Amino acid sequence: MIVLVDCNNFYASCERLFRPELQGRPVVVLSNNDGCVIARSNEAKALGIQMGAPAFMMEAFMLNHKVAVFSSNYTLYGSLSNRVMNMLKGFVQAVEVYSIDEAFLDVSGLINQNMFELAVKIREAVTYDVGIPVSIGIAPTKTLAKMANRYAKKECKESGVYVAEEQSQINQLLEYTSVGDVWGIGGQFNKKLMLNNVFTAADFVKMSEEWVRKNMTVVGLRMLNELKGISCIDWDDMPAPKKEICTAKSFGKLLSTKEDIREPLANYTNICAVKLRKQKSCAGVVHVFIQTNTHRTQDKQYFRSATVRLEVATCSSSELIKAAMKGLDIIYKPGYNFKKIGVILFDLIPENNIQMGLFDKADRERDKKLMRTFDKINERFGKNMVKYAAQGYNKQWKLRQEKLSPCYTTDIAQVLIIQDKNV
DNA sequence: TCTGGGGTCCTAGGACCC
DNA sequence: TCTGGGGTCCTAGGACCC
Repeated sequence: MIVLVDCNNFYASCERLFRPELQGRPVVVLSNNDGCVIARSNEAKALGIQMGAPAFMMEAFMLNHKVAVFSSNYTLYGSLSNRVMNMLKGFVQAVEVYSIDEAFLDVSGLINQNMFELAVKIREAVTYDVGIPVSIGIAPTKTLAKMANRYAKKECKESGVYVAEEQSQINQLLEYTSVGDVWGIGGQFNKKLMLNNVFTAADFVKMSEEWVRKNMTVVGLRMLNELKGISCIDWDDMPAPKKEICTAKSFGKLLSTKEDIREPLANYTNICAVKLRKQKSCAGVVHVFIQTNTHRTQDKQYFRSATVRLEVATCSSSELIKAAMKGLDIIYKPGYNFKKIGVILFDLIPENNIQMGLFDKADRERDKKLMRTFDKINERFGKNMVKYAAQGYNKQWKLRQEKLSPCYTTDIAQVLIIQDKNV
C-alpha cells in the first residue's frame, strides 16, 4: 500500500499560520510579480476565485470580500515544508518528497497496522506540531493513492483520510473521479478521451491496451495499469541530480535595451550556477531565451532562443554568465518591449567527471576555490552579499512583491514577537 | 500598469555510421 | 513494383506535473 500525504491549500495555510486572525477568512497567494492567483483557502474557493485568475482583474472583488492577499514567499513555504516532511519521516521507514506540499510514504514494513488509524495519527500530529492541515489517501499504487487523497479532501472532511484497500473501494474511486482529474491526464488527453466517450476513470480502465498505447503512448499505458492496481511508477526517495536547471522570470516592468536586460540575465544565470554547484555538477550547454509580453496585442511580438556550447563543462558563475551574454548577443533585437528572459543549463555532468579541453587555459582549481568561497559567504550572510559586477545594482527588472509576508521562520529579524499587554 | 516558474518524460525526425 | 537496412545520437516539440 502507498500513502500520499498532501497539505491542504499549502501556501494559503502557511500564510495563515502566522496570522491567526485570518482563520475562517478567504486568503489567496499570488504568483511571482503578483501576477495571478496560485493558492486559495477554502473560503476563497467558495467565493469562486479561480486558480490562475489574473490578480489585477480581481482587485475590486477581493477588496469587497475582504480577501487577504499575499505575494508568494517561497522561503517561508520551503521552511514549513521541511517541518512537515521531517514529521512524516518519524512515522515510516521511507518518505518520498514528491513536491513542496506532498509526500509518498512507504508503509511496507508496517504489517498488521490499521492504515486508517495510522493516517489519522499522522494527520493529528502534523496539524498539532506544525499547524498545517493535511489530507491522506491510501491505495495500492501511486496513481490510486493520489485519487484517494483527492477523495479524502473533498468527501471525508471530518477525518481527512480515505483508504482504498478492497476492490470495491477502488471501484468507488474510479466511478467518482473524472478522467481529467486522474494524475497524468491533462487537457489534451482529456479532450481526446472525451471524444471517445471516456468520462470517468472507470470508463478509462475499460479501454483496450492497444487503443491506449496508440493514442497516449507508453505514458498512457502506465496510467492504465496503475489504475488497475499494478504498480508502474517506481519508488524514488533518493532523487537523482537534475538533468537541467532553469531560471526564467518576468521582469517587474518591460525592458528594451540590451544594457537593461544584461542585468537580470546575469542574475538568473548566477541563480542557476548556485543550484548547479549545490548538486555538484557542471554544465556543458547554456541556453538563453527572450520574449515579449504576449498579452500586449498592441506590441510587436518576438521570441528567440540560442544555445551556447562550452568547450569545457563548468560550474563557474563567471564562465556561465559570459556564455549567457554570448547567447543574448545572438538573440537580442532592438525595438521590442521585452517581458521575460530565461537561462537553461543543459548537459549536466558530475563535477569530478569533466573532460578537459586540449587548449583549455582556465585555472580550474583557482575557480573552484573562488566559487566555494563565494557560495559560503552568500550562504552565511544572505543572498547576493557578494556578486558579479554584471549582476548590477539597477534592479529595474525586480519582481513586484507588494504583499510579501515576513520570513517568520528563517530570518531572526523577522521572527514574530509576542507581547504581553499587561507589561 | 498588471496574466507564474521549474521541472520530467516521451516521440518524431534528421544526420550519420557501417 | 521497385529505390538497403538497422542502429545511435541529437534536437525540437508536445504533454504533463506541482
